[in-house]
Amino acid sequence: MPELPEVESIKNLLSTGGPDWPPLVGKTIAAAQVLWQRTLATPTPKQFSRQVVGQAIKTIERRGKFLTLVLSRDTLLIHLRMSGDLQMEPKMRPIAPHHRLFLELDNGWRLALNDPRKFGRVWLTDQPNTVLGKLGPEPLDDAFTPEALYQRLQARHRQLKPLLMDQSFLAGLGNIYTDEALHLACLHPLTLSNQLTLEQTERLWASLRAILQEGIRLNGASIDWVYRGGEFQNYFRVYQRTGEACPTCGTPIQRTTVGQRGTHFCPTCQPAPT
DNA sequence: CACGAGACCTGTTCGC
DNA sequence: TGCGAACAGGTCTCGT
Repeated sequence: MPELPEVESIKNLLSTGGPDWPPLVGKTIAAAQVLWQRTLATPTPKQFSRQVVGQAIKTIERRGKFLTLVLSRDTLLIHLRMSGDLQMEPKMRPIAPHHRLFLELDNGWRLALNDPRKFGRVWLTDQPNTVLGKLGPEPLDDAFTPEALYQRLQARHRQLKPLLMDQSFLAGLGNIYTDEALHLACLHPLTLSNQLTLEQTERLWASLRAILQEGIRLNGASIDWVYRGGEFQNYFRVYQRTGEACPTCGTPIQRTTVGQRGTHFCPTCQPAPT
């Protein structure tokens, strides 16, 4: 499900609390349970409970699509993958069918990872860099400049869309925001990375940041039954708009497959590379 | 190195 | 109505 803007929205929601639930930061973990073993990447479920209980949640951060809960001693890393969601609920509520792991807090609330497809993963470690270390730059960081992007693009010989979705190239983009950014930048998803001019790179850089910022401002995108509260789905330019008019030129949006992912683009605004 | 296919999973939607 | 196929916001591993 979630890409950078959705994870950022969940982070904000959890750290400040919402209308119906208290903030997570400052609470202490009183109990933990793993309901689907493979959800836990490390350590073993038994170790996990023993190790996590008693630790306080100091801060919540985001790196790429990872949520990082900084605890008293360790770091809890959460990746929601395709269908994961985090929910705060009273600890007396019955365990929902798709809950895979939960933490009980010392205030009567429970943080649950709900994940129908079971792809989500959780790590408890005192060395978060072993998991996060391979990630590429944060697209919204000051350090991520058009020149930095140009250098990275030129160093590779790859199709633009799969490269942008490669988390070691750039952290946080997924299928939606990549399609949206490429459309805004007027670049075809199959363009080869080292064929971009500096000017095209600047346009791509600005588009990536604009689309991600818009996504965050709208609290992410809510599609289907997974993750609620976002509004960005109402502003998609091309994603899931096959056959509809391009917002720029009116040409029907086309859908194709690139790197085994559904890909949406405007054949007029985003001409195929030669 | 670059790329495609298959795996991991369940649920929804589409076409016949 | 029923049923199988296709598809879904992600990532890993393997083979070419």
